[in-house]
Amino acid sequence: MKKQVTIKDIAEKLGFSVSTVSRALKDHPDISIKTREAVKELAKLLGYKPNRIALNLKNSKTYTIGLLVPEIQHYFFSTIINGIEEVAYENNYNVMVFQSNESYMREMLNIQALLSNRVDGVLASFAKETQDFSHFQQIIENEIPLVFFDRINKDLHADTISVDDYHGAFQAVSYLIDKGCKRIAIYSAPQHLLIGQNRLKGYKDALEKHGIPFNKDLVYSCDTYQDAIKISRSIFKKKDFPDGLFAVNDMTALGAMKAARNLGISIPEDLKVIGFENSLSASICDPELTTVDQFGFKMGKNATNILLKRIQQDTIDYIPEHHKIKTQLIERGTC
Amino acid sequence: MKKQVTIKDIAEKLGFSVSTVSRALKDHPDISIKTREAVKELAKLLGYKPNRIALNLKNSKTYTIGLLVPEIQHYFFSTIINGIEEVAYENNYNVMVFQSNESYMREMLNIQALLSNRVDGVLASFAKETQDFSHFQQIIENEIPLVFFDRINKDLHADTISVDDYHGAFQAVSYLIDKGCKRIAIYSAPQHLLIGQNRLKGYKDALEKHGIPFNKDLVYSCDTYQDAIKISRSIFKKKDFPDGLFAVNDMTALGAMKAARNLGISIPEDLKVIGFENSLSASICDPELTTVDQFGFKMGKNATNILLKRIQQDTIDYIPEHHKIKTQLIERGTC
DNA sequence: ATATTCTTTGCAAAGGTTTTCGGGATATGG
DNA sequence: CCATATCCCGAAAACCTTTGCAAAGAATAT
Repeated sequence: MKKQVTIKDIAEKLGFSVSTVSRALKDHPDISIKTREAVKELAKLLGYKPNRIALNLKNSKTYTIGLLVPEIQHYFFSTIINGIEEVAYENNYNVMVFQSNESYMREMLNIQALLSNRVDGVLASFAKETQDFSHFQQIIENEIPLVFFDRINKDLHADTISVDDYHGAFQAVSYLIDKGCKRIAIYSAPQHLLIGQNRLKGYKDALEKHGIPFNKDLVYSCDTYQDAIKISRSIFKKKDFPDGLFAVNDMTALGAMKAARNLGISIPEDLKVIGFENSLSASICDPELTTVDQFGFKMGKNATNILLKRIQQDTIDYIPEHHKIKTQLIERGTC
Repeated sequence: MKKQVTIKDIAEKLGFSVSTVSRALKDHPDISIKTREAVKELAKLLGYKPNRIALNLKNSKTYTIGLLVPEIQHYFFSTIINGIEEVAYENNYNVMVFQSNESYMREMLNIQALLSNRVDGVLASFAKETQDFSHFQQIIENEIPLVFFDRINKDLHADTISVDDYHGAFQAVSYLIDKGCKRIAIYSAPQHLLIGQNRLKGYKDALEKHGIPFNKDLVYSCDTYQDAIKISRSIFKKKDFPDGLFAVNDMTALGAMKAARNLGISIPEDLKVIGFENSLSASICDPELTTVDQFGFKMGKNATNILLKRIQQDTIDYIPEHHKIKTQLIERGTC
């Protein structure tokens, strides 16, 4: 690797000391205009760029935030990353990405990497597998600000920002009921995730409010496209299949739609479907999917703003905030 | 920010010098077993983690690769990033992401950030706007290995890896012809991008091979969902609208399908459509989209492997390789 | 007892930058 | 001519780790 030009090179060529060059470069008043200009000119000529690593070491600050995400490829997460990168860019921060692939082991190793890279702060959304949080605790013990997004844990000293799952679910299910559904199924995330709990609660409360008894046989654990196709196929073959479906995310809803189509069930006549996410696919399919927008981009931006605030505060002595992003029902053709 | 425990702390507590501690930690044979164990024990107790930044400075090596991408959110790119992260993770490298948002200005600034962060290598896919490549030249002048993926430029001293656009286009258009299409439109990327050129060439050659005259009125510049809807609407309203469409990517194809559906044109009877990408949406829509798989994940992996090879070679003295990823036609319902 | 070798440890420099402290030179005021 | 202020600049420490070289002490050989 080629040696970069340093402040020392400039100093030697000009016969000044490194301190003078350093000061000249940053317009320190102690330096005479003549030398300042000379230094700057040579610096430009030589293509001098301050060595960020040296600065990092000196200031023990890296202007880098670590990002831990289950799967980059997932539309919702890539939207969030987009928002994160946006704010980071505006504030001259860099982002280092790690994906856990939903694996607890890998998540732990990722955190170690984050730590040894001395990132200034961490944005994290943990894996579905994760039940033990000591690795996140480690981040906190190192006094590195941590913000959870989407998949959150309020028991740690960390800010959180998540979708208002309860409200979104309540809204969605109420909408289905308004449209005349009597037997509404829910495809839900695992119950050890807050997402799963809150959505189920919203679902239940909406039913209750409208005087529909809760039926636990209509609750399915299912959160991927493939699963949705498989499960839906078996459900829709029954005589008394549901007339409404609230799905944990768009892909699941779309899987169900596909299964329904294959079985000759027409949407929205025989079955009304509502998703959660408002992904690109939701407006592409036919009929277009009614869904709940989660505003991933906004979540990414907000999360990063909170994190940067914490980094600037420079103290661990704060009370974590817990934000919720209001969802919005997008009415389209599946209801 | 809390002060991390350093080698010096351990040394002072134990009454050794820092050099001894350093050597003990890395099992240097010069150190007696007794002190080695003592050092290691205390290190563990104190939760010592080597300061990567100090190492970076000393070795002028960061174990970080810089990634420049137009849009993280785009499915194809997020697939590639997935592959990149995969290989980087396996090799203990970190990846720093930057997105240009298709802006030339931002791309330049991103490159500056990459440079000042002293990344060990760069993976890049440039913005559509980009016509001048001096900022990439700058990377090369700093003797930092550079690998272009997807959107490539063979004029620079950089390895490239891209989709075999020519072959994919040829294959796709031939397939349309086999299915009986006579008037095949192409929605193409801008012609200053190699992608645009190669696909158009594949399109032309396929026509020629089958004895169909090339008609430049069937070539449209269009590469987003919104554009596709707009352009398609005007095209499909004409009496002599095409009977086949080869689209630059899946979203464009899906936009066209949506427009066709609204105008009562049935697919694949009146119009056959083929996409390029094999995104998730392609298998969700109805009918399912026949498309050309680009194997983004594989591209990401390969690109990273090449880059790591260059980094390890530790010399700028190599002849750049130009790889092509073979595409695969995925037959589904739109043809 | 002296010379030699081996084992174990410490010193110091290097990597690039910032910053505190202080010093030399010039100018100003008396 | 002396004291003081002003203006420029340099030395050195600090951030943390690695490593070549030197040195101290012990053990062995002569």
